[in-house]
Amino acid sequence: MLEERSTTYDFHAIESAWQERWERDRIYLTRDDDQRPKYYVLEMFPYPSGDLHVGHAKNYTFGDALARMMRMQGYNVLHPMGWDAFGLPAENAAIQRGVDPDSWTRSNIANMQRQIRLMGTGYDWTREFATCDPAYYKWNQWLFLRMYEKGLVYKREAPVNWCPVDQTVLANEQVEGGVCWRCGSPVERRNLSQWFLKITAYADRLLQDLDLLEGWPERIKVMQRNWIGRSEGVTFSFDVEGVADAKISVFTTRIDTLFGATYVAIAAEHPVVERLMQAAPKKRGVIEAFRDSLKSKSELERTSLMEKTGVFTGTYAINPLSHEKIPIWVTNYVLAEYGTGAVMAVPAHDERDFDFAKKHGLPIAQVIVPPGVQVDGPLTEAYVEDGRLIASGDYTGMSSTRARAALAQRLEAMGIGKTTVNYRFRDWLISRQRYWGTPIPIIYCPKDGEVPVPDDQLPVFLPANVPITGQGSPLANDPSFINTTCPKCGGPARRESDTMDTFFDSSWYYIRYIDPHNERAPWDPARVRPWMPVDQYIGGAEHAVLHLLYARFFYKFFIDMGWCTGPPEPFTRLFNQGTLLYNGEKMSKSRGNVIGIDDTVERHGVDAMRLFLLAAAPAEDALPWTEEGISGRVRFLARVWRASEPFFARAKSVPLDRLPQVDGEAQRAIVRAVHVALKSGADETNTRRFHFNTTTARLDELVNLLTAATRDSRYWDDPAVLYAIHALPILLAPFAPHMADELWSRLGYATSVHLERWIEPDAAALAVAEITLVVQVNGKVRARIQAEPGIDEDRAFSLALAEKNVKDFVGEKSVRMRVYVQDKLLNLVV
RNA sequence: GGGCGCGUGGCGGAAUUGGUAGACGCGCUGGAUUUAGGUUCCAGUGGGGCAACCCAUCAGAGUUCGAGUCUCUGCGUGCCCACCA
Repeated sequence: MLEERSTTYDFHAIESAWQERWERDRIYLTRDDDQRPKYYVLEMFPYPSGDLHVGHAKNYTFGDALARMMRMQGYNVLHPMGWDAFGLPAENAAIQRGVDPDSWTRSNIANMQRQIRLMGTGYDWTREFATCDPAYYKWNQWLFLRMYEKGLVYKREAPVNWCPVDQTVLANEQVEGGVCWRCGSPVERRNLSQWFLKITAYADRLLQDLDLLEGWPERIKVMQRNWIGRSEGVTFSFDVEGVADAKISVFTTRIDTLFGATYVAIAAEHPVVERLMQAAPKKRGVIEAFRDSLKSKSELERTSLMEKTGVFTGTYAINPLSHEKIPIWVTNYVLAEYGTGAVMAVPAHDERDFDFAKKHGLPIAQVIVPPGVQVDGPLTEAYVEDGRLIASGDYTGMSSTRARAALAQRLEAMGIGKTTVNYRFRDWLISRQRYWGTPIPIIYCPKDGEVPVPDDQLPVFLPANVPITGQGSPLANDPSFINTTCPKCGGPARRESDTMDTFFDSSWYYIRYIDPHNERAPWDPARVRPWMPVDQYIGGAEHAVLHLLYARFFYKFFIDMGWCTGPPEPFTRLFNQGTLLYNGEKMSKSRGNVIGIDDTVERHGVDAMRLFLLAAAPAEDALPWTEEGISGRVRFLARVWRASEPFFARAKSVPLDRLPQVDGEAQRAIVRAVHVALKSGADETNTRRFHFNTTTARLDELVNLLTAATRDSRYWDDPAVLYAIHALPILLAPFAPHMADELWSRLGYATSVHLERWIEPDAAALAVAEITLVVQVNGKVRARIQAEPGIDEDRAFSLALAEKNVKDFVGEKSVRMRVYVQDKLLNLVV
């Protein structure tokens, strides 16, 4: 008997009504005094750049579904949101369009906040903050000063990365392939006096503690390891022939190749070059010309596609063990910033040295041979593996491993070398010659020098109404900001005009959410203790060596200060979102292929958008956006509505904490489908796999069953159907929260479905009356037999042999072996 | 060049511990309902064959009673680092 349906699912009305009601009833507020176990889930906070597109929606939807799922699993969930609000785009808008960075940022925040709410996300907005709030950046300054006191902040003149377009220096982590990470222009190298954070002091802990991070993608850990780039070796020095006061210190991981060193290569910027030119003045001209030719090239040109070139200095180093005289060359391929800026060049056993030696006619002396191999003529390429030493004086015959230990000891005993550890990464340069950031709280006094701003004078406010022209640092050009008095002597002094890298702001924001309104400290350790670390952090892989490394560094500092306690890592698990693709490319504003959230919600509704983003693929995978795909989810929601509708007017209480009394296989199948879906959601959550695409597939199966059943009004009082219809809003709650609450309320429940618990999957409901036993002959499926669960092997065997197809394939042959997997499979080997 | 992943229908994907390959959705085909359909519902949809069956998870080999899953080789593809001594 088919019934006319009277209403349709009006998602516009329903979605906005529920969002208002959740807001009014404050159902997503998180309290500290909650007895349930805590769960802190956090998405990397966004930069307020303007409009959100559905690519952003993918991230927030996933985090929201995960948070809702954990809440329904009985956790006290902390799920906050805020704004990484300092940064260049605001300032560029000021330069280009004359708008005030603060108002530009605030209006973007307002719009993005509206859009994030529009997605039906369940954040605790009472904890919201923006890093450009003085109430927040005051604590940036305070943390900076504590680091300053501990010697973790220092100012130093060094060759640094300068972006000529953004008119500021950059950290090494912000130079990607020789170009600026923001604007893509080639980065230049300049010698400037800048503020650094001593992240290298934490190198070993940052490296070692990666092993604790079992819940992090291996790929991210590998990237961090490579970035930190620890290598063990020996640092020793060469004497320079005839120049008693010039020693050239080199670092090598292959001291076993020492007897094969045929020249010394040094960076053009190396300070010893000046001394060498004095010793061999005839060479000054060519060396200076060479150095200048490098200076005029950008970092990009210097590091990529560049041939190895160099000039002989006219001076010689003395090999400390063989006492051989080897030429010293200035080259373009030795980096001034790594190691000592000079290397012992061993062409036979290093590819770069081999290339260089070939090109410049330098000798190639083989001193390592593969184990069990005799020297058989000159090398055609560098042999870089370990082996056995030859032509190495007392060390000939040793293995590389033994020789490394022996030579290190020898050089140490001679007082010219020692075992050292080198890191590839550098201290973190945090000065920025820009306006829209946290002012660095330092004052320069002609009498007292560098003076930190006292705590009681914090924050150093970022002044408003400063002209921003793109020419020079805006703060440096603002006399009312720059001119101040010395906190020590009271005399006239100048403020530091640089602001902090915004990655400083994002290195501790996850703690501030726990105690967001604290005016006396960045946070109260007692309040933070129960919440940290973040249980699940969610964000893109692009921050692998930026934010994620910096935040780990800060957290270790906090632990050392006693401000945080417990495990040494801030993010227990890390989930990398996959990108959203459109027309085969990553959806992004810069590519101009974005689909807006407002438009999508207007046309299809929030729940349909959310379901599509969750159902189409696992969250870590890249996902192509399709209009057809979202239409499919609109149809799904319409089916849910149609199946549930007959029950709205007939609301009756259905206990969900126990299974309904049902008979008949069709009824049991419906109850089973409910519990299969419940189990899928619970499993994905409990294993922290969060592949909700499989859970939504189970919901499709359930709704397909219900669609068929509820078309016939005779089933409207069926206990299995009633049970399923009442369980459905709970199943939908994490994924389609508006539909879920609307159904729940129409079924007669007064409180929000989002305050309900996920129903525990029930083994009895999941049990099947009959199993399908697969019968294989020699590993190929030949029959499927229906049998009672728990069937024993002998009985399965006799049933199998009764199957015609099995008989045909066994034939005259005898069964040599049987493999039986309980309730699943029987394999007969003949 | 080095490191780390990944290759399953027309498409997104499922198969969590080696045990029915292709769940679920999209698309497509046919049918029903409708004045109409860009609605809804039903059925079909990896390839071959009339059929019994055979073939099929990038290609090839191996381990195993049994391989999408484990091992090796090759190919393709993606990401990260790219002179780090």
